[in-house]
Amino acid sequence: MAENDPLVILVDGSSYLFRAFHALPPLSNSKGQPTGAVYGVINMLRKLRDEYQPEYMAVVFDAKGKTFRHEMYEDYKANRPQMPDDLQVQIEPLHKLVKAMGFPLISVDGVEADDVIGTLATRASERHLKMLVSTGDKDLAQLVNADVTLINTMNDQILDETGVEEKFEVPPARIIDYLTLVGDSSDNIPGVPKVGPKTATKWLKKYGSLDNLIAHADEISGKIGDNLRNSLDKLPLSRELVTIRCDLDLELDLDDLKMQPADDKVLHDMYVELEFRTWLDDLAAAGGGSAARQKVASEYETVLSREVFQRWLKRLKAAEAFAFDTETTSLDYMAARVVGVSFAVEPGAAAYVPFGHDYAGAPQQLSEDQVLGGLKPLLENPKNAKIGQNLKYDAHVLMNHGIEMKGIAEDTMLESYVLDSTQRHDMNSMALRLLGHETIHFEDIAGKGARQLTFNQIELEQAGPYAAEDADITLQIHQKLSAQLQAEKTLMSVYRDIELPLLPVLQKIERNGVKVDVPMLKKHSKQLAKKITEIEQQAFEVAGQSFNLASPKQLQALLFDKLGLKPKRKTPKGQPSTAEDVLQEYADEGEELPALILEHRSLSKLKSTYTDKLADQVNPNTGRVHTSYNQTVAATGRLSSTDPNLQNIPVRSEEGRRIRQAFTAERDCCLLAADYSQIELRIMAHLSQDANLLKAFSEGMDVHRATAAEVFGVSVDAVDSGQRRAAKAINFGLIYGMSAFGLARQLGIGRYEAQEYVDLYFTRYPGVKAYMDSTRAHAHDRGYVETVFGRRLYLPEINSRNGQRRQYAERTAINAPMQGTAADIIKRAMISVDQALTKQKLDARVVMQVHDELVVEVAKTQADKLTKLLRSNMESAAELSVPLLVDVGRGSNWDEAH
DNA sequence: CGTCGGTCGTAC
DNA sequence: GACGTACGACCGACGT
Repeated sequence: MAENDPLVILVDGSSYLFRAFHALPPLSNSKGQPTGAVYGVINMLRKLRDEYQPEYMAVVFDAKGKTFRHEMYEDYKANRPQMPDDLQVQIEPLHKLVKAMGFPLISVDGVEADDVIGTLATRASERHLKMLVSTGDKDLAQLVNADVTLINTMNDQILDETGVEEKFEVPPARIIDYLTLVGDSSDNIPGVPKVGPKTATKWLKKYGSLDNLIAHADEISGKIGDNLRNSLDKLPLSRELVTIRCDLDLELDLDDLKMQPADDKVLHDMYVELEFRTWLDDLAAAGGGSAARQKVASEYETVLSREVFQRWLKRLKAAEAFAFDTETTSLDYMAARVVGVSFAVEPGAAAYVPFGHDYAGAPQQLSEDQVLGGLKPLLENPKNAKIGQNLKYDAHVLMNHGIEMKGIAEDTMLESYVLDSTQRHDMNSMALRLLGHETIHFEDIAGKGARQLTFNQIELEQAGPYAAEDADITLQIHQKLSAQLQAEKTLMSVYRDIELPLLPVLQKIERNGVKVDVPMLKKHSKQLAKKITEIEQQAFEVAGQSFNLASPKQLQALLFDKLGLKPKRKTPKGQPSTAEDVLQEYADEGEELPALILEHRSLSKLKSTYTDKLADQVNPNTGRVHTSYNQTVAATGRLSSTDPNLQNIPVRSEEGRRIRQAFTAERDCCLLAADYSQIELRIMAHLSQDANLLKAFSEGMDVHRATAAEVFGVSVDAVDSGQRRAAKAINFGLIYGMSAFGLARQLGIGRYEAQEYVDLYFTRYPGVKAYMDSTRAHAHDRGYVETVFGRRLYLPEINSRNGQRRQYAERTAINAPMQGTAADIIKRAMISVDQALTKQKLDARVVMQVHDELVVEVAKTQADKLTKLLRSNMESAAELSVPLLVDVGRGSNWDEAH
């Protein structure tokens, strides 16, 4: 292809629309409007445009209604089902977007997209213009010639003349003959019965063309020959139907295919509407949308004078509630310093008050004392209601300046989480979703990577609008979300009675931190390092080469290619798995290397993730680690913990428990660990009301033993350890939406044996079966499931056409009510424990939460009293049909307290 | 040199 | 693929 030839790209929009709709997961925006097919097609168009940067590129769609083929053949496309509504409604927005992107959109009444493309392709090749036809439809292969090439942009397959020959084993000129013989069931075009691709190419190779084949039809033997001869009268019609028209009388010339400038305004509005966030960012990065932003920004105020600040203080004091936000030097809440504050009292009326910006040439600002001193009474007064986004963070950083924030009235992050935990709850996402507003991104003003500025280094011209917008948008988001919560009583109570009161409790726990014995961890690290090197040396000897034991890729090469081990399992990407249980099997079979790798993995995991990292994260001022609990990431209602994650500290292995030994208490204090016993199974008993399960718990039995007795048909006393182990696996599997396959793998038994266990389980616990069935039905019906306290989890994929996704959603539906109710219960317990501790003025502080466990540091002299307090508050956190049982352990460290 | 997806492993 | 929810380390490919 000569470099200077203009390239023309024609896109078969209709074929892509169908394909994107059926091939891609059914995406929709937060209003439930389906958007997946639009996304797929636009994505493809962007890809094509960016890769080829053509001067001429147009998108062709089928027109509505009948075409000349229908006139020719009344059954044309007769067996095609009506277009699904979810697809139908995506056509209009797609057309609008295509135009806004600057692509000429072509749609001609009475003919299909194929025929338009055929005609344009023919005209182009007459002028020897190079043309790329982008389609997912194989029929267009008949258009291919020296100038016309096909590309399937969904799988990047390119069909030029040789490509067509390779794929169909006939040249482009014979594709029509080929299609005539094979027919097309989706268009209801009859071919020759029983003739598929194989026979069609065989015949065409032998006879050269369809006409010649027809002339020699007598020569074909057997039933298939009869089929051919019986079809002879139908073939001309079929041929005409599959033939793409190349001679339409179109009033189009090359200029009509020329790319037009994009309409950024329309693109912006459409991307907002459809919630295509990344493309919106692209648009913003390319300079669009800044005009709209400027207008709002001008109404924001950057406060530099005492007079103006005093006026704002009065407004805040008089306001029923105000939105509030801090700007700081760090995301680490213990280290961060506040450099400015912003607030809003009504939509659009917001201000930023900087006091710590210290870049070269920064204007004179009010002092920290003036600003924070002035605000302190307001911030500490519970009667002045504050609205914020993640106020736990603001409360922390204010505490760094000696301010104890009270009156946390609303938190938009929590409101959004309670309304729909599967959405995103960061401010940018919410602004887009709820207000259709693209906010200024932190990265836009601070930069990113190594050159990212801290907030105090950002010029006020940029920092002011950004910070004020944060407060303004928070206020506006709250107004929307609050209205949504008003309409859902139980969700409102999850927000008001659980999440919001929990916020200050979590802040206290984080601030308390937990004492960690750094010298002990360091010692442990050294020992681990030594062992790891030893194992490495051994492994290199056995392997006869050195390699990276931590690289799954190198491991695969070594184990499967060099040593010739047989893969037992595949990873999701189709590679042979080197996961723990797989290596364990090889080790059990006597393979030396896998055993060494296993030991290496577990030791280096302990070292890098726990002993090394934890020691680093101890705050030098407090000698303690201060985690962050995220209240809005786990879709089920659980908390999560980061920096460091204190919810996955090892406990199962002896080596791992030594890490727990480094979690200690201050002098004259000890740790109490209070955990709920079998809380999820108890919730299952409550939810299902299964008689057998209720009985096991109300009689205080060992539930796994009781299950074993039921499933294996022996008396409770006769259950052996293997049976109990199997029953435990079944009980756990149950909570997670078990399949027989998973259970088989867990227990190392056969599928059928596992299935027998499952079947037996359900006959012995019919209530559990019924509950699971009704939960699934509820989920399919309403699109969500609920906890005992009314927390909701939406399952958008519960009715997915994709079986795998649907089954995944079904398992979540089973698991979420149990996991979520357990989360509700411990959150309620945390709130009441906190109140009790405050009221009784005990020398005790909660230092950790690990899903079903609270760890409290307490003066030794008050440990007995606290034990009772914990047990009573935790056990009474919910009234279920079965008692809640809490075990409380005590020790000088976390390991001992278990 | 940073980002990001894939894989693995720890907890409940 | 194959039992739920998380976080994070490491590798290696990729883009700047």
